[in-house]
Amino acid sequence: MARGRKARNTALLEPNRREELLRAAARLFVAKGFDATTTRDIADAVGMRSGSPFYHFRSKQDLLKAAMADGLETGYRRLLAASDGIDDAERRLRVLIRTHLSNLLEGDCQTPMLLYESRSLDATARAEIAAITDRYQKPWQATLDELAAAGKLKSSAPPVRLLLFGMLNWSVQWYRADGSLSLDQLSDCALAMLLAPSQATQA
Amino acid sequence: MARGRKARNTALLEPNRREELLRAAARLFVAKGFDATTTRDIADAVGMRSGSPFYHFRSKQDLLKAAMADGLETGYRRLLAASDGIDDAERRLRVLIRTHLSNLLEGDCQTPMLLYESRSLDATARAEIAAITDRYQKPWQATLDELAAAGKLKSSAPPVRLLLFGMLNWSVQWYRADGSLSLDQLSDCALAMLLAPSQATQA
DNA sequence: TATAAGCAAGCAAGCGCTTGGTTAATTATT
DNA sequence: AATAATTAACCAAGCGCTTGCTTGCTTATA
Repeated sequence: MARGRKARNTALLEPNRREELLRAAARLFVAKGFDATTTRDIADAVGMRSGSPFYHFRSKQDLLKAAMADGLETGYRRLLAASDGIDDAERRLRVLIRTHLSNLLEGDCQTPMLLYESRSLDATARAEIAAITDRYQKPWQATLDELAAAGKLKSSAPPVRLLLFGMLNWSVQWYRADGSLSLDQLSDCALAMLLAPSQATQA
Repeated sequence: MARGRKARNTALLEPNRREELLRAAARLFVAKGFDATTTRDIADAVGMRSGSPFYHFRSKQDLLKAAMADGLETGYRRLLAASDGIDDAERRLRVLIRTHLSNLLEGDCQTPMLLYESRSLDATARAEIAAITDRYQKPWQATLDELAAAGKLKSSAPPVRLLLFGMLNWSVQWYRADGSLSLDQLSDCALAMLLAPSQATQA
């Protein structure tokens, strides 16, 4: 007896089912965690049967890796596009922060938080992802170095960058878009914590 | 045929198997995540058979809740013990930071990071844990308020505290005890990011 | 006719948890 | 003091379910 299916699948007219899978998987992995998300959840989210995602991806772990790489890639491009051509290091840092917060908290996949699921990857996949995140951090370190050279920052040693990322990334744990704090305000607040000395120093 | 067991279990002479279970569970939950940790893993870690932990705890989730509550409790006591009686707010903040980092990175359970597994709790358990973490944050907010009142901090609005916690908590992701950075140095670095203005202001 | 995309069905392994019994220590009773 | 009853702490076995993934087939497009 036919299970009541709707109309007919538009199938190939909706061409990029693979990317739909990626986005749905990313969303679910962030929301419930990798282990708590079943491949059936993912299939359901895009209207497939439980085994079908394995036509597009070799394994569940492969799906995680692809979702990470994909999300980080677009986040990286947004970061470059937003910060490119800004000469003033202080203004550029603000844009980096604002764009990173947007990567984290806007859109519907919170890609950077997928990194928290890295432990579910095997060693080689983890190394691939690590390479991408390293690249993501390069513009940050360069800007911090510039600010330190200009005396607007006491130090640009690695821990400073790592603490900065911590500040921003942790916001996923508490920030709510429907609260009273805007992302612009949060960006300013974070920037002030880093650069507050500049005002006093230059006075 | 008897599986080769060793000697005889000292049983009741080793009295606190429940706490052994708690500590082992906490360690495993932090290392592999709640979902990726099986109750068999936990039983193995303390030399029990797979069903025996359920004599001490009603469910796996119950184990998580107890491990969280237990770990946060001792962390909170350490925090109070270390900071109590320090009148100077700046010095007290440094002690809070240093002790929190120790809670996070020293010892073998990294309790505060268990909070990341809160999503595996049901609503009522999560509320219980939230109450404990709220209490944990009280001394911080009070100290930040003091510093703001003394002009050593631009603002002590809630986001400042949350960003500070982000800075510190995220260190679990990258700090390695065998690296070149000591926890004292890290504490100073974090404190400097918060209070750097004070030096310039007072100059 | 060939291929891309998916479904229907299900397998083997692993999961949280239960059940019924066993043993050593403790307490109560004679 | 000796014996019986009770309890705390586990083990051995396994149940029912879910999991990631596979296989063989169907359908729509090229």
